[in-house]
Amino acid sequence: MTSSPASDKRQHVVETAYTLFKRGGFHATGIDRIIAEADVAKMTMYRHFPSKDELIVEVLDYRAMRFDRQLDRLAHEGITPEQKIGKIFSWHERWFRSPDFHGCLFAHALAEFGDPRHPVFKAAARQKNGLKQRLQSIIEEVMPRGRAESAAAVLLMLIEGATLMAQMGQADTAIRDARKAALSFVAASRGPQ
Amino acid sequence: MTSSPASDKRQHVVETAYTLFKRGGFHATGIDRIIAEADVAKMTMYRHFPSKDELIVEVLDYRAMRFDRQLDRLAHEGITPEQKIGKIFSWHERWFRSPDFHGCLFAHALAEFGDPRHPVFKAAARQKNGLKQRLQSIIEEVMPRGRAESAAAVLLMLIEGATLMAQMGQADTAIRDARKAALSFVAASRGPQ
DNA sequence: TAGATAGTAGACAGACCTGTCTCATCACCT
DNA sequence: AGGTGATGAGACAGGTCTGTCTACTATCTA
Repeated sequence: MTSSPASDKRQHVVETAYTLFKRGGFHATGIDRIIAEADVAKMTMYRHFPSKDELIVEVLDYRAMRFDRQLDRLAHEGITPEQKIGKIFSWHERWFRSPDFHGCLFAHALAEFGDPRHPVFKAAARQKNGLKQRLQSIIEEVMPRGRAESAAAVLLMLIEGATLMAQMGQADTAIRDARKAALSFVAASRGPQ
Repeated sequence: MTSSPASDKRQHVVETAYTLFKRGGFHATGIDRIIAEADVAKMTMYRHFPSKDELIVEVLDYRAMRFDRQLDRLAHEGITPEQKIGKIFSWHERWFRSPDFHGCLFAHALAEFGDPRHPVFKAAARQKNGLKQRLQSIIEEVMPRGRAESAAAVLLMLIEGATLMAQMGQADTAIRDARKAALSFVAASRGPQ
């Protein structure tokens, strides 16, 4: 059973598609372009993915999984919630500065597939909700659940907003201001009342 | 010179295109669909707009202008900056609840036209930067310019983030949390240090 | 050795895309 | 009445899209 080389091609298509979708958007990136860039026959792609939409879902799930693993490792580090939040913002800072940063693929997916019943929309929403849940878990260590839920929403909004501003070329100020606001908001939610 | 009916057709195309782009995205919405829905001949559209891209820019500029007018009126109201911010969040709250809310068209434009040199990208970025500028003007009444710039960025990020969460069906909690965070952040930036 | 599995190359269908062109029509103004 | 300009209806070109099909090859396995 040559399961390894088989998965290799499949994975290679996913990763190539990721790069192209990120750069050019979902609708504007055609199948032909993907298979050409991945150097793979069309039938190879269609054997692994029944349709373009399902390839997109796969790409999103793959990226979500990678990010989730990072959050997993973070969760088990023996540092304070504030430090964890700080680390997440540092990740984003580095991401924003990377050579071909083009904004958040999940946000773009929500933009291009506006129907909430569409599988692509669902996959993107899944990631965002997952991140929110992670943030909530982190700050639940220092505040009650009710307040943590609201605070997590605020953190997520700051992150999403910063990502958008970064896409408009204001990465540095955006991440700095967002981090400051996030930490001061957590501090405020932590202490009183 | 029948300038009025001529502009009518043109404006009607812009507004129809707006509705369709909002609902279905830019690439996924074809010219044929737009002219069918607007009940207008194809040549009528192409006489007014040299290309689809320029129609998109026109749609964005039109919506940006409408929003800007609203902000203009707000600027001249004799209320506190905090009340102005509160009003802007109330507008968003109502918007999020409107029957066919599909997220921010400008953010979607940034997602679909990722090239910063593309006219559509520029038009969308223009609107976001304009809004940020407006927010900054509002809070400059109660804090020095330097701090106001950062605070305006934070407010914008919260608004953008809330819009994204609203698109995922969490409109109510998103706008509530964002407003609370925004006002508490302004309060913190206003007073000390 | 025979078969299963995965991949390659490319033609192909059918739909849709943007943008152009032609010709008829209609309203308005002089 | 005649001229002018905006519009309507639709054919058309040339390209691109997704997804299917066939025929061929390589590799691993029973």
